[in-house]
Amino acid sequence: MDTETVASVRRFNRTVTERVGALDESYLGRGRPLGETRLLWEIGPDGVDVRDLRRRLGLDAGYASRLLRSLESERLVVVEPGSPDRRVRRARLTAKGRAERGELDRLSDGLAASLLEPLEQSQRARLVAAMDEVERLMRASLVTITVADPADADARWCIEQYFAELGERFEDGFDPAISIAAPIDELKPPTGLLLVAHLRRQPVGCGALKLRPGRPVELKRMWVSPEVRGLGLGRKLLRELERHAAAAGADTVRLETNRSLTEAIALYRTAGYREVEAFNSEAYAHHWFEKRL
Amino acid sequence: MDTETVASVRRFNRTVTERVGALDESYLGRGRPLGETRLLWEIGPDGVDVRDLRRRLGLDAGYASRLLRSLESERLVVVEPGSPDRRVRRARLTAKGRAERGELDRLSDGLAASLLEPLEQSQRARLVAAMDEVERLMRASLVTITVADPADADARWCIEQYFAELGERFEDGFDPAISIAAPIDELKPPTGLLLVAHLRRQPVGCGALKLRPGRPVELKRMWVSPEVRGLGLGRKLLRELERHAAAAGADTVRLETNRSLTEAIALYRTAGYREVEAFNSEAYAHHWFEKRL
DNA sequence: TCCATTGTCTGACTCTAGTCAAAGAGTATC
DNA sequence: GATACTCTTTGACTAGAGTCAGACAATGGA
Repeated sequence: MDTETVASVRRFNRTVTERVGALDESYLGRGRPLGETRLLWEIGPDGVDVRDLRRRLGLDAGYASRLLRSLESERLVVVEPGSPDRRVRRARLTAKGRAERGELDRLSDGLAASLLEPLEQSQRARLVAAMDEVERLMRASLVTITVADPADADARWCIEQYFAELGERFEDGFDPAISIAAPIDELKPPTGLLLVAHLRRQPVGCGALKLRPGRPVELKRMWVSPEVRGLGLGRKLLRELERHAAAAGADTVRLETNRSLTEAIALYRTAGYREVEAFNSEAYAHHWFEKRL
Repeated sequence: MDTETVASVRRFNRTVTERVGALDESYLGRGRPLGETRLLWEIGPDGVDVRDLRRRLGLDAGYASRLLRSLESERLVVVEPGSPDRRVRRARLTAKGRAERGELDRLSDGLAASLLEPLEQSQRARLVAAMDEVERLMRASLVTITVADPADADARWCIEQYFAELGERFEDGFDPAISIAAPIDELKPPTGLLLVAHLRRQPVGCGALKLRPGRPVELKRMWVSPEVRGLGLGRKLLRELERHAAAAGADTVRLETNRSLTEAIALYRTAGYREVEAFNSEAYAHHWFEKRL
């Protein structure tokens, strides 16, 4: 990576942390330690299980407990045994807590506005546009791809979303019963493999392989959540899947797809897949592709 | 400011602090508290007076002293009485300190690169371009304008830069002796006023008024440092000067300028100045402008 | 029923990043 | 030479943010 590029990034980091960091830390305190504020914020209007809260913020159990006690003593939060498991406690905001959270929300808005405030109208528009671009691209680089157990909640959620989208986009809807089955529990070694992409612990995409010894690997269940489309996640997933296929000893990857999935088809073509004769009788397929690894 | 704009800024803040902040704080530690690292960095290859160091980082005297002791005990820094004033101590890096600082530099580079690393080539280019834009505009919003004593080092530096630039840009060079004098020490109340713009405590621009009771205010010494041009600082300075002129009771502002200063002329025109007959015999002037406040 | 596991709470501790006041050493000014 | 002032150091203190181990209560299986 060339020096000028790195220098740009370093300049950016410096200016932005100076400007954004300083504001955030000083103004959002509201006389309360920042840790408590973060907690108050994350509890959200509907309450959360303390366990999830801890996991989401990466807090030590003891520390989290103490922070909650402190928020409780300010009457901003109540913590009560959850159901059905009474060990997992649930934190909820009180009316006062919700009011305080609303106040924080307003403050954050004000803070954001104060970043733009010293600028001319046209400069503001340019800044916001550039911020959107930076944010999108950084978000893209925060996506992680991991091998998942198809029984995981996140994995199942992705596959549900995938089916739901097929139902919307296929001309005649989509009924999994008519499609060639790739039973979900086969998508783990040794018969298959499932990758799930996460962004900030939220699942945002998936892709799977069907592995059968001596036969080409089949690519299945490629899905990218609408909120992260256009960031190259599809291509990244595809590359990862191919890597796993090669590692499993395959020399060919195959897939079939429906003509309505135009961006997927474009992706396959630019990734080196070439269209081949139908190699199965999938009811919903119009195109069959193959790539030698 | 509309909701979508504010939401964009908030999204940006969140993603960027998560991505940049986390990296910065964890990786740049090198087993040393961050405060010490900052100090090490700021001392720089040539050493600094402890007093300046403290002022630059905004540190408490006691705290700074302790940090320096700690760096000294690691043999990264030596602090010795300065000359000529032996109260003002001077901090210098040892060879080990310079090596360590170099290491930090390399780490920062790596960190910057790691932000780009997960992206495709074309996405990288877009990210860097957007970062440059954000950085420039945020830098613009960090500029502060204050009334300065013309005897201040920063003020004198700006005016020197201004003369130097005139020397370069005027077709026949510039000799202050031939120009109508605006003796520098007149640029303070009640005979005048000098504004200096700072960016991170560095002077980056200036502008002055000559005030004479019962006569139009004269605008002088408008200069913007090349590194912040194109960010609207000139217009901002001009507005501030007009504000001060009005506050001093003036109803008219006048100025003369050289034809080679095209962007300044454009600025005056769009700011409501209209060209008038020559009202003085300034040797270097080709245009005279006036604005009623 | 017993027992390992999970989730939470508490007390005791650490480290970082400060602040504040007093005092010493040097310098400037009368 | 006395005195005021500046720069720095030192000691004593604080708050925030977090770690770690032990205790205890629910839960899930064998």
